[in-house]
Amino acid sequence: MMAGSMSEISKAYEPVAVEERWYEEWTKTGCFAADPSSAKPPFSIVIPPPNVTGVLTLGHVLNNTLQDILARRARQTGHEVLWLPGTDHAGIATQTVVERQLRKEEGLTRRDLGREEFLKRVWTWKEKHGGIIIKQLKRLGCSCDWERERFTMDADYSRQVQEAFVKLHAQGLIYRGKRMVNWCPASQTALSDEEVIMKPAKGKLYVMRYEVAEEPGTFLEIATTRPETLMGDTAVAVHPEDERYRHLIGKHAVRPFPRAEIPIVGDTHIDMTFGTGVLKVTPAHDKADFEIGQRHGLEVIDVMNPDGTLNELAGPEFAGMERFAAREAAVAKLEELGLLVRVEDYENSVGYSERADVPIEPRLSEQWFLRYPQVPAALDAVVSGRIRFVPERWAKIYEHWMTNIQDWCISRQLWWGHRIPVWYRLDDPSAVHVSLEPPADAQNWRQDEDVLDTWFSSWLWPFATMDDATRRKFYPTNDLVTGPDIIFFWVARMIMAGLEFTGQEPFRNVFFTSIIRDLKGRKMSKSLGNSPDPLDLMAKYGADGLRFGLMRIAPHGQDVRFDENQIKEGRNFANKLWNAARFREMQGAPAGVKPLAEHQLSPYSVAVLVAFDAMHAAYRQALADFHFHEAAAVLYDFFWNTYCDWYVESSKAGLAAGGAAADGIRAVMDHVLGGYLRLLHPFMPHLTEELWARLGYARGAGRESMVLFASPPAEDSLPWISGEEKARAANSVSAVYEAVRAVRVLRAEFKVPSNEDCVVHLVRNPAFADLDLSVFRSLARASRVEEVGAAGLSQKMPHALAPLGEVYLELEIDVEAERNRLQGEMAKVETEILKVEAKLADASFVQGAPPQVIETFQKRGDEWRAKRSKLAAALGAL
RNA sequence: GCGCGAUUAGCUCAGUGGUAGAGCGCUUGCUUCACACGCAAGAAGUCGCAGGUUCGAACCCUGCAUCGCGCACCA
Repeated sequence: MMAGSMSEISKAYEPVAVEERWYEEWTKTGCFAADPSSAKPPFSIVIPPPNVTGVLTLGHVLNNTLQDILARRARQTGHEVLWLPGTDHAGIATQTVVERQLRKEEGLTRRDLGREEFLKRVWTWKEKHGGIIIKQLKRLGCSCDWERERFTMDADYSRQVQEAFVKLHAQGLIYRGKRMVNWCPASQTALSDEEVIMKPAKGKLYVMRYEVAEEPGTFLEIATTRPETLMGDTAVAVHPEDERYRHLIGKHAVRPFPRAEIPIVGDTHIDMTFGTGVLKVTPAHDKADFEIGQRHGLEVIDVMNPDGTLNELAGPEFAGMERFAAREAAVAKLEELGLLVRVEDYENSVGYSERADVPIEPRLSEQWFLRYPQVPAALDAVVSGRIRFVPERWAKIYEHWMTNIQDWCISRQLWWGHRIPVWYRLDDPSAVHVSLEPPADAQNWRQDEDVLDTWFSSWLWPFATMDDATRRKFYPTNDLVTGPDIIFFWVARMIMAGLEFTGQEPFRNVFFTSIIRDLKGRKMSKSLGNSPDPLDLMAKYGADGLRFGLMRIAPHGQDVRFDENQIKEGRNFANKLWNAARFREMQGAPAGVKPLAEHQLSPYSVAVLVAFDAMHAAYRQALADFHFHEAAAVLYDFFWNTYCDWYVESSKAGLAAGGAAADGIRAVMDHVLGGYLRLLHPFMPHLTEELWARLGYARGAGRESMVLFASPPAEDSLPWISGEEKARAANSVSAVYEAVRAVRVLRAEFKVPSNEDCVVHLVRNPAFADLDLSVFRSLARASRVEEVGAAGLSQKMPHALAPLGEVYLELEIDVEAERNRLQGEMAKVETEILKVEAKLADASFVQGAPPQVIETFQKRGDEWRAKRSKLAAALGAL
């Protein structure tokens, strides 16, 4: 389908309408649907499910563009592709959003509503606002099979989550216990270790003193960062071999408030060199202290409420006080009692809740824990390379984590999530029923109030999203694309779950994306306001422009510095392609069905096809290595530079002349454009589909006519032409292009404006005696080219040397200016000659370097000397 | 504290031992019949620092500095 009239096509590409139109066409015709009964080899990716509360960020754009590239490329290479989309219920995040809305609009808390009613509200919210991000992914062009969209709280999915729980419980891997956990006072739930972020904090180290009960007047100096917990102290510990204190072990110290005598114990955990070497032991509020407490059978006094305020055990004056206010109050009281020795500035790290961004509180509570299954096998899968991490270095981080793995606290004191399938008998809480179904006499039982960590559902994602037929075809999946920030949260756990529940590793390759930062290197965040809205960017530059721009700046394995200018370049590139296609359209219908081999091909045509093949090879390699930005770079370079700037420009004369030569050029352009659109399609899907149709490559109807399903071009565009002949063509072409460049430099230097023609004289190098010069003339914007023997030249014309020969502009010049210019050139040449000669005169170089290197230097020297003699001749003639 | 990565032009990044590269930005010229979201030319770099290996180092080795990430944290 060749567009009839060119004037209808706008000069600048306007992406938005085109993108919407093609996306609709693809989805309407079921292009993204995965067929489990297909005979084609499978290729599958599961999307990292975004939070159902989420909105599209640049991170999502990067991540999903990469997945889309993989999926689209796989479709073109003949695979049956499943890209499975969905969203995550995101327990804390979603519950918080709905609670906030409830408080704002109705002044109610979730407890006011009650569990059942509150959950109804969350579902309502989810139906109404959830999944905005899905629409946004569609805008980006993601080729997911949307019919298969899953949600981690779908009935079927939820059942599999509970099955996993029941199974692991039956194996004894899930257990319940009272343990020290990370408690978030804001969300009022336990968290896993991974949900705690260590942040450096500038705090104070308070040094106080406790009197030794048995030796009145003797005081122990104790350093602490958390004086507000001293009411929970149940011992003071020193190192058993510490000469300063060992005699005190077994005696007692006086805790000032609430006043009590607490034992002095010896424990090897104490670092004698830190602070005063004396530690106050608060088993209820510190993990290490808890362990010391266990070893010495100490009392555990929890002085805090779940919300982070102090309770009555802290004493009446502190009860109800917020923990940081209590810190100041405790310090004030110590001072009043004369027990505060000094306060020092102190830097350490404090754990923060990832979601709520408040300091977490170590807290003793009854929780469910998982002893991870399949740890050795999951470790081996990555270490052995059966699962390939890209970039590789993440494998080390994974290995380190897997070898230091701790049990996972999987229960959360939330309402939104998968409720733990455990019931306790009312009259005998030690009777426990763990099952998918409630007990028969349900009225006598009470279900566990807690829900499971969101990641306890996401770790099943690669297979729990698939029915049996789909699993048979598409599981295990091929590639996973995700951020390195969730390597432990998600990737590691999926590997273990895959091995445990399916007996297979859930994916083959894991590509870790870059983290996107702003130009100052800061992470993108809402609060900093440095996070551009991808939808705005798509409105301005098109989805394709955004995708391509981002691909070009996302280096392999490093952070991306985001710069909107780069996205603009993506749009500019789309426009370049659009206009190159317009140019081709203006040259008339395709050269017919005649194969390329039967056309008359100029050296320029051969050279551009050789370059195309080289680009294609580099592209294949780059994608095989997951070097997406490199693939984007070779695509960009070839098209803008090789094809547009040189080939198209070099072809204009031939096209204007018409005839067989013009037919050949059109055939070559059709070959290159057709191949190029196919290779670019995964990166810029909408525009390539549009041009594929416009330029008439779409043969037939429906899916099979689309570039979406078009096979990649042949690896060798010119199999009937020998390597030698190709090299000869490339050589001639570069000789001409070099000469063109020389003319352009002279023109610029002698201020011949681009719009002014001039006459070029050429003393041709006999090696290129057969070469037609019309292309040279046209690219050099010469009104004519005169070939002359060296004798006929005026040395007063500006000239330069090129492989094609010596080029002269027919131009009257100032002799002085020309002498200066030539002398400048000469100086450069002399420097180069000196460099090379010094090298060749260096005995150690001549003895040590391999012969071919020496040869190279000798050749280089000869070339410079030849240049020097020509320059000298020119100078002499002036 | 331990480990990993980075450091090349004003900016974003290529560059696996042999003449320092690209795009953007900048300067200059150009409305040339695909494209000013364009074309052409140019200026611009002690390749973080210090040693070492080598005939030769941006590249390999060692140390240091700075930035980032991960892990562990001594109260």
